[in-house]
Amino acid sequence: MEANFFERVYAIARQIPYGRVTSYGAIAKAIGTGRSARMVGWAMNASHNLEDVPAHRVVNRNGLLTGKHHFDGTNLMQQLLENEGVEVVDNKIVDFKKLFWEPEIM
DNA sequence: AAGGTGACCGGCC
DNA sequence: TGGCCGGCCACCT
Repeated sequence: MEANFFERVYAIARQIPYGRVTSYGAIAKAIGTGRSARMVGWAMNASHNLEDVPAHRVVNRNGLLTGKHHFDGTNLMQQLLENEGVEVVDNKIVDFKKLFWEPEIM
């Protein structure tokens, strides 16, 4: 396994099913960093260059689109989620608890 | 080489 | 009920 911390985050993010979402903390836990969810967000920032990583499916534990500001427009992230069938209201995912998908630990 | 930052999380006041 | 604070680890300047 490559050691790159980013690669691990990308691997998890790419495993997120269509129409599903997960939280930074869950990914952090999956890769082993656990309490360092901040690193996940940081990694996602770099993932912006990659198209294989659906960063729009990753939100904070609140189900809030905190990272939407990092996308091109202002509502691009929300548009992408809605395009997948995820209902979003005021930058917040509806039924986040239901759509939440827990990544598998490798 | 050291310091600062960050798309977070959890606890405490 | 909501807001503030510290912790955590890797990347950047």
